[in-house]
Amino acid sequence: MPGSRSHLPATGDADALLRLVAACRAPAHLASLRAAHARLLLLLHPSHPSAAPARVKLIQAYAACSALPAAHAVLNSLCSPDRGAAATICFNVLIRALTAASLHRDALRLFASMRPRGSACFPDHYTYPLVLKSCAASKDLQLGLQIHSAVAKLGLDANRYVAHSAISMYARCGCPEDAHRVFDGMQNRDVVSWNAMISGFARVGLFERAVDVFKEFVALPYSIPDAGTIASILPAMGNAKAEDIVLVRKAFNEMQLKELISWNAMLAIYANNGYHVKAVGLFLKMEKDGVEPDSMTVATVLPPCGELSTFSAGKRIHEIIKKKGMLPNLLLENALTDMYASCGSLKDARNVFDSMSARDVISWTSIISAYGKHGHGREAVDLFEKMLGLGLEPDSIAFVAVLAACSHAGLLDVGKRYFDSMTCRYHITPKAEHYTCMVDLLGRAGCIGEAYDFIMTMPIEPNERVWGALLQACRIHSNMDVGLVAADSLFRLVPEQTGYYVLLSNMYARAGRWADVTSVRNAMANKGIKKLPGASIVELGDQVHTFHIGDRCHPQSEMIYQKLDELLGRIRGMGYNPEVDATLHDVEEEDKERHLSVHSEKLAIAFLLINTSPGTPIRVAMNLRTCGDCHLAAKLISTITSREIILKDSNRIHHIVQGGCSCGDYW
DNA sequence: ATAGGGTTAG
Repeated sequence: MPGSRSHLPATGDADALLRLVAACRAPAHLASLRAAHARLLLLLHPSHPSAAPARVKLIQAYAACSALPAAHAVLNSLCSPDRGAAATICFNVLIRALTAASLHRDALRLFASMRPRGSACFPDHYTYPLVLKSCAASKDLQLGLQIHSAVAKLGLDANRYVAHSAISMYARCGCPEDAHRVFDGMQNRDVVSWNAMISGFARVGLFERAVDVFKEFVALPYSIPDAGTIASILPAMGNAKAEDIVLVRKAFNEMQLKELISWNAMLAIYANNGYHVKAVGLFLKMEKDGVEPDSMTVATVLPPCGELSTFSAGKRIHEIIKKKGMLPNLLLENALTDMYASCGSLKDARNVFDSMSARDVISWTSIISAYGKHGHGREAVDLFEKMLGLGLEPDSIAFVAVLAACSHAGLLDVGKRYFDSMTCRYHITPKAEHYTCMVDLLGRAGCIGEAYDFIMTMPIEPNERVWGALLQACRIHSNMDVGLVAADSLFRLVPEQTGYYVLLSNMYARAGRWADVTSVRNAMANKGIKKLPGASIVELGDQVHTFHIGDRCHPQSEMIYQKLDELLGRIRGMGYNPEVDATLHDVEEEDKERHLSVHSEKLAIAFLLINTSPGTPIRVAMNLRTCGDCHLAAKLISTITSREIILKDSNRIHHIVQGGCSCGDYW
């Protein structure tokens, strides 16, 4: 009978249409979605059992196609107040679509509109987690409290999903203790309960408590941390204890299913704590295990590549980024610019920067600091001016970059002007980094007195880097009087920081203050654990090699020392005399020289000379400032071997070609 | 047919 066909719809057709609807996930599919929607209206009578699920699918599809008004329209077509449960689901789905699009205010508005609609449409245990999350995202504690008390009245607070979103809401609204109360009151906790609590403490800065909860969790007999656990603890691991990082790594290792986010979080923990070798190593392991990186992975691992100057790894990551079609992506392009600059390839950094379709202050800061680190202060200043010309507002870090560029290139007046404009014109309160740049700039330009006065008039307490910059300047300009003041301040301020040890003890030794020399030594012996050992790092193939002073543990040790002997012998004939002054006073003259000759930079250079073919540039990354002796030796070695040597130290990059360094020996 | 925790650049 022809007339009855429309009342007995062919469910097969409807199913096919619903599959089509579900496949519409992008704005480009909107036309077919509308067509399918129209057909469905003809096919499915509102009372048909498939009509409710169809509505849900339509709302989801319209939301996925960024057609939120259409999704709303589907919801509004639900007018009869008697289909309570089905209506609630539709509301839930649309609220979910809104939260997914970060439209939290809209989600909360829609939630508020549920009640007057009709007695049968109640928010349920699916709705509350969504709206509590929106409260958290919009930091609406008032509404969050209201909703949580409504939840309690309904007895829904026993639901884990609800409890977890309540924990998160309280923490993100600045009430971590209330979050903890909810967590404490939970009868049955699962891994997400713990994650919610860890993250709750971590994201409000209660790092120790976050770590304590993490430890308590992993110590439970049958706990199984997941990717969310690693990601939750991440913000609390900014300045983490080594043993805590080991604990996190252990949890990571024991995870049977390593989701991408856990790799990314583990990488970030290494990267944020200066474990650059481990970060790059973990990335290499990802590649080996066939884990496909995403843009977060590469954004996280590029800075460690820069730190280590692992140019090949960095270039390979750039290839991955291009191959996966991740560009254009401002974040990644900024990270790439910085990585290349940090690896000593100003050309590649500039290429990335030039190829960008949009640039923000971070992009400009990256390229300015790139030129600055290479000693090209003029270019850095020109780029800074160009940025200003484009109407971009420099921030605190942009000023650090340009001030550092001025100090690296000795642009005294320009630097002073920028410092003044930062405070007067841009109303940026200078921080310790800015003061350090200025002291460095003044001091190394020879204005020691002015640098000292500058410190004295600083509105904030000068830290060890500020005094350290002054001490450096005093060493360069042999200013004993101010140097001793700086040394005293440093020793008082950070007796445990042995990075300044050599500078300090030299200053005291030159002044004949042997008792103070002894104090420095003792302080170091007592608290010597904090000593940052000088290390030089090089990349060979996909391996990272680390060298320490006098290191003999490398398998090629024998050859390296032979090569070094040969090199030092040859450059000695060219006027190289070990600068004994840079080392400790009470070591025998001959020992001093031997000490200098086995500095990690020299070992690293010899190692690469042995293992790379002629003409290959030598890249070495060092975690301290390189000493004058190594700098001179590197220049001469570059001449006799005809190799480019790119030596990055903790402060800047030395690009050495045929005996000349880009720093112009001003460093 | 729907819900919780969680990552990236100077």
